Amino acid sequence: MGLKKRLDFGFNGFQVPNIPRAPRSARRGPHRKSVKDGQISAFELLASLAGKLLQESESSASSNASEGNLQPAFGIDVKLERQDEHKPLKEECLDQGSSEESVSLGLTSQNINRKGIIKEFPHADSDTVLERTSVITSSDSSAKAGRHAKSVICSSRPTFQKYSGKVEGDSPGIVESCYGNVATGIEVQGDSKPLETGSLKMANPCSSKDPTELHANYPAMLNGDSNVKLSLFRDPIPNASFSRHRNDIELGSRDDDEKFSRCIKPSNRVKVFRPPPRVGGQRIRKLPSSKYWKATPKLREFEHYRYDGGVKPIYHKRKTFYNRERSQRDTLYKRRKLVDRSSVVTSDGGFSGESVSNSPDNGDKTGPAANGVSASVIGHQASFRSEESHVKLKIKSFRVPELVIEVSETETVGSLKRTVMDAVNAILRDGLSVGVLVQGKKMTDDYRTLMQMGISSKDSLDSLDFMLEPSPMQALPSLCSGDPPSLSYETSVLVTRSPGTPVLDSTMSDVLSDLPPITNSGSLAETKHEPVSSHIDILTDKTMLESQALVAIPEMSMEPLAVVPVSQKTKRSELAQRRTRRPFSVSEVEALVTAVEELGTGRWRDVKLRAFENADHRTYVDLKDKWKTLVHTAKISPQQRRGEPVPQELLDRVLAAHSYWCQHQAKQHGKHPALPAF
DNA sequence: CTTAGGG
DNA sequence: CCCTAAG
Repeated sequence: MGLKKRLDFGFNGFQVPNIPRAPRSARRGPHRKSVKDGQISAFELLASLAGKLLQESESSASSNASEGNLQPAFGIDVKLERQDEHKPLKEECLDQGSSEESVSLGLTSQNINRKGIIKEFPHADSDTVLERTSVITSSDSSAKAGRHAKSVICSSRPTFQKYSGKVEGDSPGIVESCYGNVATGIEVQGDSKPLETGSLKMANPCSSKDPTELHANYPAMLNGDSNVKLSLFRDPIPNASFSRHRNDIELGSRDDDEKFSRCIKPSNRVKVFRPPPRVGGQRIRKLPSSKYWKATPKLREFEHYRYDGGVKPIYHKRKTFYNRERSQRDTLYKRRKLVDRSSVVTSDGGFSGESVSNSPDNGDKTGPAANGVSASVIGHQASFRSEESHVKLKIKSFRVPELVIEVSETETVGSLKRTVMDAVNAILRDGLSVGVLVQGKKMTDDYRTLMQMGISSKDSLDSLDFMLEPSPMQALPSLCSGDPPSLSYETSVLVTRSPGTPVLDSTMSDVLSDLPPITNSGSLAETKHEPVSSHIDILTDKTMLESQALVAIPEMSMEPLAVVPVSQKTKRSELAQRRTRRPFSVSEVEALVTAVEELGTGRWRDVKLRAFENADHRTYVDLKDKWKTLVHTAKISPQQRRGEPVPQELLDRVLAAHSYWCQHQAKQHGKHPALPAF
């Protein structure tokens, strides 16, 4: 009734044509596949480097971890061997001695420039600590899909061996991977000038590969050109207490959306999630030539009300809408899958590692090796300047935990490298926090000063360890109060471990999305596609004071940080990460109602296009669901309604439209769809 | 990919 | 919101 009336008044009987839709088959295109290849991975570089190093230092004393001082900051000991067919993989992992050949290699960030070109070989100076890792290749005839070669990378250190991770799958291999160099260095100094002495960087220009291997992909980590930096800063503070130190750990990517998408997208889809090109704020899209489109000339002229306030011609675009969101979600999905297949995990769910005390010669002094990648603190480097009460220490390296990788025997060396690289990236990017250990005991009191902890003397420094551990804050979304910004997943957010401390987001997207329509409609989308400056290391003093352990959440943090830790803690956030709830605003409801009045209840995609095109976080399913609830809401008494009250007027329209379209649905897609009454 | 519905 | 069967 009400609807009828509207029809009479609205646009003089302007009718929405009964738009025929192209047959699904016509809308569906074959899935193209593409292989984008040719990019060098860091590991390829490592490999080549390894070769040279092998030659150079083969004769030199067999490098031992304990002799790490002679090693580069980042290095792995690569061992290859043919595994006995029946020999359990685990054993292999533990059986370091059975290696037939080994290659030591190491890199520091200085060795390789961003383009992956080796600039200089690491010197065996006393500044570096070697991390040993072994790679064991074996064949496993019991593998389901034929023979598999297993490459196990694990630390040669005993403590490492309790952790095992694995990348497996029938067709493992990294579709797209990144290359990069990894080097870490953390230094805390008493200088009055904040000093960044080390950084862990990862440059991952992604390179896609075998299309069939997408599951071995680690979307989260595959930000092209990502940067991971670990650094500790210190502010000039008179009384030199650690609590005042500014510790920044930055793990993030600086990608723009394009790069990001390029990296995370499984390569069996050519689609590139690039923001639709725009002109004058409008995305440009080729109009399909289907009848569907041709049948809507009028509508094209028609300007529709959008919840976002934008008045724009409709039916100007189509599939691009969900791309961004989809890509994000796909990523999540893929990663879930990945995890489900036990891709790369550490057995204890942590970034297993060993905590090495700075005492160069006591390997047994390892503390809580079970909890994370640990850092080596170089004792002699840690000097204590008593007069200034400053504690100076240098973390030479963080150990890469054990990784177990399984790939097909037919896998290329390159893909193996990428697999490994991805595994490493996964660990490094997966949200880490730093733990401080004193004599093997984890220090959880972030407020106490070093002096109070009695770790200001050189002796005590010897027992000071750092370790990387899975971030307890991986459920980033929950940190974003209220309505998390739609951008947060591409934003680097620094948070502290202390509950209640401020969370700083580098974008104002949330604000934007809730701004009045006009601001929102065009600009938001635009904004979103800008390379978000993700390296925000703004931390309030308060934050600093409250925590020393900062967790850097990379762009993907909105999504579960998958792949590596499969511990209980992280698992939940990884697997279930629901989309953030975004209650519909009244304006959105109005837009929805209007659109449905026009289009009916069976064309949610069109509704989406018409009224929520710029609301990337609203999928047509969302709209459908919302309509469902609206109908329900309209039927119940106002007292039973919850949430932001929807104007009765709108609910009336909902009811009217609902009944109207229900009727017409019965009549085979009503011939003259209703019209909105603006 | 879209729809339609149940969870 | 999520998940899925269907188309």
